Amino acid sequence: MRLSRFYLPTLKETPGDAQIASHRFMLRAGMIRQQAAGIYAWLPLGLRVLRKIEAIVREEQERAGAVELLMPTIQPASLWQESGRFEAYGPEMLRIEDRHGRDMLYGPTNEEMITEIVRTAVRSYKQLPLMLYHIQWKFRDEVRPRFGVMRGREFLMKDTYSFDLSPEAARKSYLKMFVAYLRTFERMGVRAVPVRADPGPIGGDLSHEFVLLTENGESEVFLHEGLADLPAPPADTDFDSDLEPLFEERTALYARTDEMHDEALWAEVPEEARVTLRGIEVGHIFYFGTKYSEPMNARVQDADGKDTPLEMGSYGIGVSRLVGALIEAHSDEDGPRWPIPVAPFHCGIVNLKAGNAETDAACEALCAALEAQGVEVLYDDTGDRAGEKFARMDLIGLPFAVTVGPRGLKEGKVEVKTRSTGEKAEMAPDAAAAHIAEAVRAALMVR
RNA sequence: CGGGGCGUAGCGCAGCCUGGUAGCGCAUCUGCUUUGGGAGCAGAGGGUCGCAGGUUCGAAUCCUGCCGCCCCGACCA
Repeated sequence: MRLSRFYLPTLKETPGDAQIASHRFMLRAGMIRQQAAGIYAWLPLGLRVLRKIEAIVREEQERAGAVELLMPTIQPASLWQESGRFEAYGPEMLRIEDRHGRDMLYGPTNEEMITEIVRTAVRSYKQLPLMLYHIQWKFRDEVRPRFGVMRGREFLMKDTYSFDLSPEAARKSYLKMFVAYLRTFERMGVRAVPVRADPGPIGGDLSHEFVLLTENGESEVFLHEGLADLPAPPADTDFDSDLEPLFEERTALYARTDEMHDEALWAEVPEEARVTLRGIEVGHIFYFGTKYSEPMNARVQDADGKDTPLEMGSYGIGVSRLVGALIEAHSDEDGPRWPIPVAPFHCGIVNLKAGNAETDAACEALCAALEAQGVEVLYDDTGDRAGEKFARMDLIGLPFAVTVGPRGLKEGKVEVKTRSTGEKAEMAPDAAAAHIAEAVRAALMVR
């Protein structure tokens, strides 16, 4: 992609209402534009990151056996009246009236709708287990939206719903999602730690938040440091195998956010292993049994021919929130430092003298070589000044930037800058292309 | 929802207290000079001063109401 044909409205100065790093950079790098409090338009650069995150989430959901569908953003109130939540939800739910005076709402979540969808078609235990997910925009009329896309009112979310015959089977579904989540975040270049969350009215141990550990997250996290060092389960993990040992391993050590923090249990953690830091919740999974299937009459017949309400769980990932959260986890004073799997482009090319026959030719050859090897390139072919181009590259945070100028070309060299380390190296264009292509290939390999 | 603050050019801000021709920096456009980390000089364009009332000869400025946005707290994916 040529920058001259792309739409990248960057800002030199920070808009006044952006406080935290991710929000500032997203505005300055031309990723988003605010349209109202907590409501953002996604500009091309931001959208590319959003799509990358979505794709990883989708792949790992499929791997775990979930099947994608798509439910609407607008829902009829009648569904929510069945579950009793239309009255219970409060002002966070955006209520709408259509032209016929019917009560509608912009969905803050989809439990009711998915239950309605499943109850008419799923009549037998033989159709279970079932996991359905979708990635859709949601709206919660937060009293106080803040931190850009991290706490917006409109947000993109992946939510999965599991349906099983028994609590034991539902636990298996829960564990599948648990493993899928560990893998999902790891693939984005971050480690999200599962922490014990409020299980709600059902009780038990089946509710976890996945928290991305950052400098200045929204909540305080207390954990046994051994937990942060555990790598994600590998790609060849068999989701139909017994996942209990894996689950035990990941939940044995203490991990709580401030709201669930238990001083007595915390005291049992060896002092040298206690770590307290901040975190951003990027995923939440929980088992809620028959909370919706009961009132909404979603039942199947079991092997004995007995009508049984479905055992359900739901599993969310804040897709749009992750864009901001990933920046919080990976950035420096100049801008984000995108991990390769979620970077809007893998590599930038800076033509220091656009219009010059040699540099133009070298840049175009480099572009072609990289793109032929599957590297996504943003080629800065503009006539802007060098300093401006460098600053812009840093601001948009592409993992690699290749600088091509007449001076270097005389020596047959270009400069490759690795954004994550700040390291710069001079090499021949061919070598640069090979080096970057290899790094990208390695980073995108799913393990 | 409690407390605080802000709305003036695309962005960042000054002007308001003490009413009198709407300003600065960045960005944009033109020309010249520059060109390896957000250039220099000269010139130009761009504004319902959030909206509506009121006071006044005269309102960005004073008064009232409304709207929007931000920050702290409570709440939340």
